[in-house]
Parts: sequence; C-alpha cells; structure tokens
Amino acid sequence: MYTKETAPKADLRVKRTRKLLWESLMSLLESRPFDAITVNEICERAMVHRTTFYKHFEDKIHLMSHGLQEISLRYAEESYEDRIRRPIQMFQKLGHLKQFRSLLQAVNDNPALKDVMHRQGAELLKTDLLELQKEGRPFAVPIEVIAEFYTGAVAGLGSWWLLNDMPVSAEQMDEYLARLIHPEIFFPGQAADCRCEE
Amino acid sequence: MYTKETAPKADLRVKRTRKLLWESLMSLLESRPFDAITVNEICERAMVHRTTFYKHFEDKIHLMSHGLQEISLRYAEESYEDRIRRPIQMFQKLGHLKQFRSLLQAVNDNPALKDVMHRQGAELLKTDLLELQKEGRPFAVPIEVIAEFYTGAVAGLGSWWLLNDMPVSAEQMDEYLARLIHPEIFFPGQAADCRCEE
DNA sequence: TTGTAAACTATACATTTGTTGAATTAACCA
DNA sequence: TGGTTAATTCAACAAATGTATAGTTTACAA
Repeated sequence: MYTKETAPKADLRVKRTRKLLWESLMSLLESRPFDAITVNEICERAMVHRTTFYKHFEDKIHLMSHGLQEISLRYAEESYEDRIRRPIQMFQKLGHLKQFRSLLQAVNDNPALKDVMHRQGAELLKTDLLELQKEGRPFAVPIEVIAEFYTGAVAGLGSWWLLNDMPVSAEQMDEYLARLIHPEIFFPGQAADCRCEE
Repeated sequence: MYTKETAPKADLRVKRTRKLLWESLMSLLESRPFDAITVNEICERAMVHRTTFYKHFEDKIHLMSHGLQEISLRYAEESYEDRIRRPIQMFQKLGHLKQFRSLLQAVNDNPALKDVMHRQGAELLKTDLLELQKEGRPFAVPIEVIAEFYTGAVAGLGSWWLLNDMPVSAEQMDEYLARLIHPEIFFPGQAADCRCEE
C-alpha cells in the first residue's frame, strides 16, 4: 500500500483514484446492499484496476470507513450542544440528503460498518467531553466511560430506528432519548430539570 | 440445508455433528482469533466434511450464533434483577469460566458477532420489560426503545471494557453504569434514590 | 431385522479475495 | 522540457467461500 489513509501531499492520481472509487461505491449502493457489492465491481465502474484498489484500501470496509471519516469531519462542525441533545435529528438530517440515504442504510445493515461509525462517534464525543472537563465541569464517571455508554445507547437506538423504517419521528426519538439519559451525565450539578418526579 | 437452526426431533447424527463442530471451533478459538479460523479447519478438527458444515450453518458466524443462543438460554435463568443491575458482573462471571474466556474475546473483536449478541440481549431485555409492563409498571417510553437504548449502552461499555483489558473491576463498571443510567427507566415512580443532588 | 429416508461423504466447480513481481504510464519538479 | 519517482496496470497465483450433483452410510422405526 502506497499511502494508506494518510496522504500528506496527495498526488493528483491518488486523489482521483480515491474519488472515483468512492463515487463508484456510492453509485452501486443505490441499487444493491453493501455485502452484495464486490471489489471487482467497484473497480470496474471506477475504471481503476483491482490491484490499485488494494494499494489504497485493505478492503471495501476501509474504503467506506475512509469516506465516513470525511463526512464525519463535516458533521463535527455542528455545535456541541446540537450533537449532544439531538443526535438522532442530526443523523436524520444527514439521511435526508439524497446522496446519504443509501449510505446510512448500508452502514446500518453491516455490523462492521456500524462498528466503524460507533468508534468514530465515540472518539468525537470523547474530545468534546475532554473539552468540557478542561473548562472545569466535574464528571462523576470517567469521560471515556460516558462516551462509550452514550455512543452505544444512541447507536443502538438509531440502528433500531432505521431497521424498523423510522416508526416515529426523529424529534420523537430525541425526546425519548432525553428521557432515558440521566441529566447528571452531561450537565452535572446543574440538573435542575431532573425528571425524577415526573 | 437439511434442518437449519430448528431441529424438531434431532437425529443422533445431527446432534453429534453440531456438537463436534462447536467443540472444534471452541478449541480453535483458544489459539487463534475468530477471523483467522477457516471453515475448513473447523471441519478438519471436527472430522466432518465441509459440505456437511454448510448443510447445517450458512457460515461460521451462524455456528457461533447458534452456540451463543444456547449459552444465553442458560444465562436467562438468572434473576431479572441481577441481569439488570449487574450486567457487567454477569458478563464477567461468564468470562471467568475458562471455556468462555476466549469465546467472549472472539465475540468482542468481531463486529458481526457483537451484533448477534446485541440482538439476543435486546430481545431478552424486551421480554423482561414486557413482563413488568403487564404487572402494571408505567413506562414513560416504549419498552422497545428502552431495551435498545440500554442494550446499546451496556454493549458499548462492555465492549470498551474488554477491548481495554478490563482496566477497572466489574463491580466498578456496574457502579459507573448505575450512575449513568436514569433510575426512572427501570423503576418509574419509585426513584427515591435519584442521584440528582449527589 | 430390514427398508427407507436422512444425513453424510466425495468430487468438482465458479467466485471472490488478496498478493506478488514486473512492465508501463503519468504527475511533478528542477 | 525532460528526468525521476511514484502511481498505475497487467498477468498470474493461492486460498477460502459457497454450491451442485451424485454416491454412500447410518439412524430409526415398522
């Protein structure tokens, strides 16, 4: 593998090859589930030789992972509060962009891809929490534990929601989430709106 | 495939074949990760022809899934309260049985297997919650949503814990979990011990 | 005990995956 | 613009997966 994920000063050819492969995969996903797509097909449509593919990515999972990473960077530009409070809505907003509908579906019905997304989500959340901790917010539990807990919960919920064809609205899902999550987790001390008495 | 998962009146040969395949896989897992084990090897050690394997299971994931199912049936005999309140400890107790150590590890580093376990866990929890609901306990959120939320959270936490070589004790993990989980979820109304002020 | 249905074995095949080594092409930079 | 380097292509290979078909064995029950 020449350059793998990290491309310090990407050659024009490298950028083009990756772009073609990614677009090919996205286009194939519109008609077929991820598992039914072969590396060969991706390469044919991208007009890139199969050995070239393997010089960039270990397998199609890593191609997806690479693409998801880039999307998640864009996603990370949203405010922390929005990400925390309305994760399912954010998620859905992404899914509404036509280009991402089949992508989300693909991720959701492939455990390995779900795993990739889970990891990316947890890392993102962890850096956010670290930031808050530096600002002096007192967490009763290690932030790494919080990140894994919350990411797992949201991922589980989101996965179920997608798998069942979104039986309720994204707003409703976030509302459920707000009821299920302990306010102390993200806003320790200031939990005036604790729902215990509700 | 002759009989697949459901064996109404299992032939002696069927039972034997499956037992041999399962034991073979378990034994191989002690020396190699799941992904490094081939169907061929499982069959060689089990002294079962490869085509026979495929007549019982789609692939090695399904063989594992079948075995996990049986273990999870035994696990389900524990009390509801224990399962809910000390999931990580239960999990670990299982891992302490020598026969299950490598199994847990195998599940944890294969996303597809984690997914299988997640689904089994969620189903188990859902039936428990349904039971409680029938007894008149008022849930503020659909029990299916609770089940997915909690299963995801516990799975995320457990996975992280195993992946990082159990940096803290199982008791400590359950303690963290108790702090992170909103008491209202499982014990609505009776949340006298709400930790909001803590 | 014996017939039969089933479970199992055997052989052969098509696909996909991932790798290797050598030849070719094209981006870059001096 | 031309030389160099790195990316890409090409051909060939090994290993694993999964399937199809035909033949053999064996558990079970009549």
